[in-house]
Amino acid sequence: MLEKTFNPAEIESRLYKQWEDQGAFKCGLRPHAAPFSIVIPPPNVTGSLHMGHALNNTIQDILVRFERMRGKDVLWQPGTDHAGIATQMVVERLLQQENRSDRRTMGREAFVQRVWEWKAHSGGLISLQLRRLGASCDWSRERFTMDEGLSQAVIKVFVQLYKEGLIYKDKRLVNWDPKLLTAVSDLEVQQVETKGQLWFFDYPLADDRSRRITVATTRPETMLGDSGVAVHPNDPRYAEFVGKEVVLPLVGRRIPVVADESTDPEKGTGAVKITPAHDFNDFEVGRRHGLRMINIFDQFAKLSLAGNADFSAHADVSDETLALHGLDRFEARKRVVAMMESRGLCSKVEPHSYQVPHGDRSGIVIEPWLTEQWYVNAAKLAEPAIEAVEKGETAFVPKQWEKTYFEWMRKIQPWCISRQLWWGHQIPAWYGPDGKVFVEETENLALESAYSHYGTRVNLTRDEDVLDTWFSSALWPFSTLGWPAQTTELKRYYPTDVLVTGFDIIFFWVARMMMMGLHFITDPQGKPLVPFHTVYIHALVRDEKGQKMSKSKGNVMDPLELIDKFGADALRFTLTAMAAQGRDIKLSVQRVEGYRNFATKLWNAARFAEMNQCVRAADFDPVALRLQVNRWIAGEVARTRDAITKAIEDHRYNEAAAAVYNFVWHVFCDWYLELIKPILAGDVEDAKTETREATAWVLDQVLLLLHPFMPFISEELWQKTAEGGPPRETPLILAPWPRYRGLGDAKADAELRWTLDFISEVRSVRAEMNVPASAKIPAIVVGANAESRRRASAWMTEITRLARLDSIAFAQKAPPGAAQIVLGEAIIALPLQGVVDLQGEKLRLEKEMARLGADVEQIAGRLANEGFVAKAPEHVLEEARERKHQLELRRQRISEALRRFSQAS
RNA sequence: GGGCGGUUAGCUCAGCGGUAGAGCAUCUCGUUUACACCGAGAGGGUCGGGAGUUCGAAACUCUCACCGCCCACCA
Repeated sequence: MLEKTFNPAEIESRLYKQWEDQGAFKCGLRPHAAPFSIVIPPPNVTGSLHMGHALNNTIQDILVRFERMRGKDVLWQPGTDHAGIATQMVVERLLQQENRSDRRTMGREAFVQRVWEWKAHSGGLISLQLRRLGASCDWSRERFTMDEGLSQAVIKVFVQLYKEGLIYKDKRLVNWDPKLLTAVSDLEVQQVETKGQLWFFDYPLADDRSRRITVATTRPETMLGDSGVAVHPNDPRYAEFVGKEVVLPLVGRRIPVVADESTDPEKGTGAVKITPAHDFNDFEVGRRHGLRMINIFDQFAKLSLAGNADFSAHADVSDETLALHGLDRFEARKRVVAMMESRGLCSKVEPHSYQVPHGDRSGIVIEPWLTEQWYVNAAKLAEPAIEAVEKGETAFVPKQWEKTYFEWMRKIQPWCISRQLWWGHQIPAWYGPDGKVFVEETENLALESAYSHYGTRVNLTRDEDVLDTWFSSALWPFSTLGWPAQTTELKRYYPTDVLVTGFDIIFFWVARMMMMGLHFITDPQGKPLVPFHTVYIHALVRDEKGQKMSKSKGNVMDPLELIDKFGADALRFTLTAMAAQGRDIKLSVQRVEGYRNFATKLWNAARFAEMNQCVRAADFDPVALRLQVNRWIAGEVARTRDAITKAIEDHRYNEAAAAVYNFVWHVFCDWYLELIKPILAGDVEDAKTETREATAWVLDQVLLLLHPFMPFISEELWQKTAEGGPPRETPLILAPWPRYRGLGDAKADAELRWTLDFISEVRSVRAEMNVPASAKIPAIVVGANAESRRRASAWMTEITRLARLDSIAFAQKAPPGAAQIVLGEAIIALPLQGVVDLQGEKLRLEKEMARLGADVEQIAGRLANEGFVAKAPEHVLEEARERKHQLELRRQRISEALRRFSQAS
C-alpha cells in the first residue's frame, strides 16, 4: 500500500543504500556491453556541496543512469581533489583555532601528517553529500589526487615532460601572493576594478637638473626600483630626452631615457617609469633595453632596502630613503608620495580607476616578483589539443565554447606549476652541491644520475616546492584508470565519453586535460587519444535575481536544505528543467516547490492505479490493446519515449524534462486517468481488465522514462507497484530503457483528439458563459456526419462526465438561444436559456468570427502568393491548405450559428 | 582594447526558417473520494530598434541601443 503522501526523506537514504548494496553503480557488470564512461570533475576535498555541484552532478547522473538503462557498461569515476592551497589554508586555520603551533614551527613532515589526519576525519564530506543527490558513482573506485597511484602518475608525467624539454625552470616575473607566500598561475589572479590615484612625478635630467621629465604612476613606491624611463620613439615631446639620463629622486640613481614602441603617448604623460623587477610590461621593456632589474621587495611585499646592494652601495641614497626599509608596500606608497611632495617633485595627483590583480584565494594584491619557478611549455602541448578540437575528435556542447577554448589555447602562456606550499605533490627534482638539477622518478635514480654526472657520490637536496593542484587534475581521466599501468580499465574506459563541467574551468582543467591526455595516452597503433569525445558545458547557477551566489552576499541556496525540504528528486528535476544550453540558471525556491508538486502528482497517480487494482500483467503487449483510449495512450507513451531519448542524446536536458513532465501531468493524469474512470467503475469486465493492465503498463513506462531524472520516487514506485504482479527482474536502476514497436494508431489519435476537443470546448464555453459547475446541461450535436455521431455515442459517458453534461442528443437544427460550438463539420449546441446571457453569447460568437476572419485572411494571403506556392515544400503547402480549409469550415459554422442566433432573438 | 552571450507574456525562461510556448504569478469557477502540493477556464506578447536575405524571419545576415560575462592592459 502506498502512503497517502509521498515522503522523500524517508525513502531516499534507504534506496540509495539498496542500490549500493546491490552493486548497481559498479562498472564491469556487463563485460560484453559497450562501455560508457564519465569522470567526475573532482570536487575539492575541503568542499561541501553547492548548487553548481548539484547541477553538474545531476546532469552526469542523468547521462549515467540513462546509458546504464540502455544496457551499457557504465563507469562514473568519482573522487576528490587535494586542492593544495585551499586545504593547506583550512588546516592552518584549524591549527590557529586550536592555538597550536603554526606550520613553520611544526615542520613540514608533521604538518603534512596533520593534513592527512584532517582529510581522514573531515575530508571528503562532499562524497557523502553527492550520495544524497542520488549520484550513482562507482564508489568502489573512488580516487584522490594524492593517492599513491595518482601520485605515481604525476611524478612520471613530470619527469617525462622534463626530459622532453617541455618542463623547465626559469627565472622571470611571477604572480607572487605575499599572503600565501607562493607563486600562482595567471589563471589564479583576478583583476579587480579599483579606484585609486595617479601620481605625476618629476624626474630631473642628470645634465640639467632644472629640466624635468614627468612620469605618471599608480604605484609610487615602486619608483625605488626604477631603472629607466620610456617614451615612444615618435613622440616629439620627448625626442630630445632619448638617450639622456635622469636622476631618480630619493635614490640618486642615474637612469636612462629609452625609446620603446610599447609606450603609449596617450596614457599618462607619455613618459613611463620602468620598474623591470616589479611589472610585467616593464620587465619586457627592461629586457629589450638592457635595464637593470632592481628588486625592492621581500616575499611579504615589504620594502627591502637595507643590505640590498642597489641601495647600500650608493652613497647618494638618503637616510630618509633607507628608513623606508621594512615598510609594507602600501605604507611605503604614502611615505614615498610624502617625500616626493616635500621635495616639490609631485606635480599632480588625479583620481584614477584601474584593474589591480588579486589572488583568487588570498584576496590580496598580487605582487609581480622575480623568482625561479618551474614552467610547462604549454604552447607546445596546446598544438595537438587545438587540432583535436578542430578536427572534431573532441566536441564542445554548446559549440560556441570551442571559440573560447581556441582563443585561450592559441595565445597560451607558459604555465607556472611550482607552488611554495607543503600540501601537494613535491616536485621530483634534486639539486647537487653546485645547484645542478636532477629530475628523476625516485631519489635513488636521482642519486645514480648524480653519481654518473659527478663521478662521485654526493648529497642531493630535494626541491621543496609542490605542484599546482591542476597539474594532477589534468591527468584525472587516465590517472584514475590506473595509468601508468596499462590496466584493463584504461583500455576499456579511455577515452571517456562525456565531460560535464562549468565554463569557469575550461582553462584551468579542460584545456589541460586535453594537453596531457593527448601527450601521454595513445591507442595500440600509437595514435594520441583525446580524454573525452564530448565536453558538455553547463550554465552557472545564480540566485533568483541573477546574482552569483556568494557567502558574502548571503544569497547562497544550500542544495542540502532544499533536498531536506523538497526531496532530491525535486531539486534534480528543477535543475534539469532549467538547464537550457547557453544561459545561466536563475534558481528560485518556488521552482523547486513546483517540481516537488510534480513528484506528489505522480505519487497520487500511482495511488489511483493501486486503488483500482491496476496490476501489471505478465504477458502484457501494448500492441494488442483493443480499446481506443488505451491504444491512444500507448502511442503517446512511445512518442514521449522518443522525445526524451533524442533530447538526452542531444544534451537538451530541459527538453527531456519538459517532455516527461508534460506527459505525466497533462496527458496521463489530466486526460487518460480521467477518461478511464468510467471504465474502471463500470462492469464491462474485458474493458476493465485491459484498462487496468494498460494503466499499470503506462505507469511502468513513466517510471522507466522518469528514472534518470527522478531516481528515488521512480525506484520506490517501481518496487511498490511490484506487489500483486509478476516479480520484477531487476531494480529500476538496472531495468532496460524502453523500446517499442508498432505503437501509435492514427485512428485512435484522431478519435481521442476529437473527444478531447469536445470536452475542452464545452468546458471553455461553460466557463465563459458563467454556467455554474453544478449545473448539468444537455448538449445537442447538430449536423454531425456518421463518424461524429458514432464517436459522440461511443464517448457519451466520458464526455458527459468530464464536460458536466446531462445528455448528448442529435438534431438537424440547433435550438434557439443556445451557445454554439464548432467541432469539425458539426456544431455542438448548448441550450442555455435562462442560464446564459444572450448578449454575451452573441458577443462571443462575433469575437470568434473576427478572429477567424483575420486568420483566414492571413493564410489565404500566403496561398495567394505565387512565390510561396512555387517554392515552399509540399508538406508546408499541404498544411496551409488544410488549415485554410478547416478555418473556412469553422467560419462557415460560426456564421450559421450567428444567423440562427439572430433569428432566435 | 580583444572575444562571447543576452534582450520573447507581470516574473523566470523554452522556442534548433513554416499557425508565438511553458512554469510561476494574476483573475473566475469548483470539497466530481488519486491528488487543494488539486481540478476546470480566462486574460496577457506588433518576439529591444532599424535594414537586409527569403515564398516565408522570434529564428539567418548587417547595424544601432541597452544589459551581462570572459580575456588582456597596475602610466
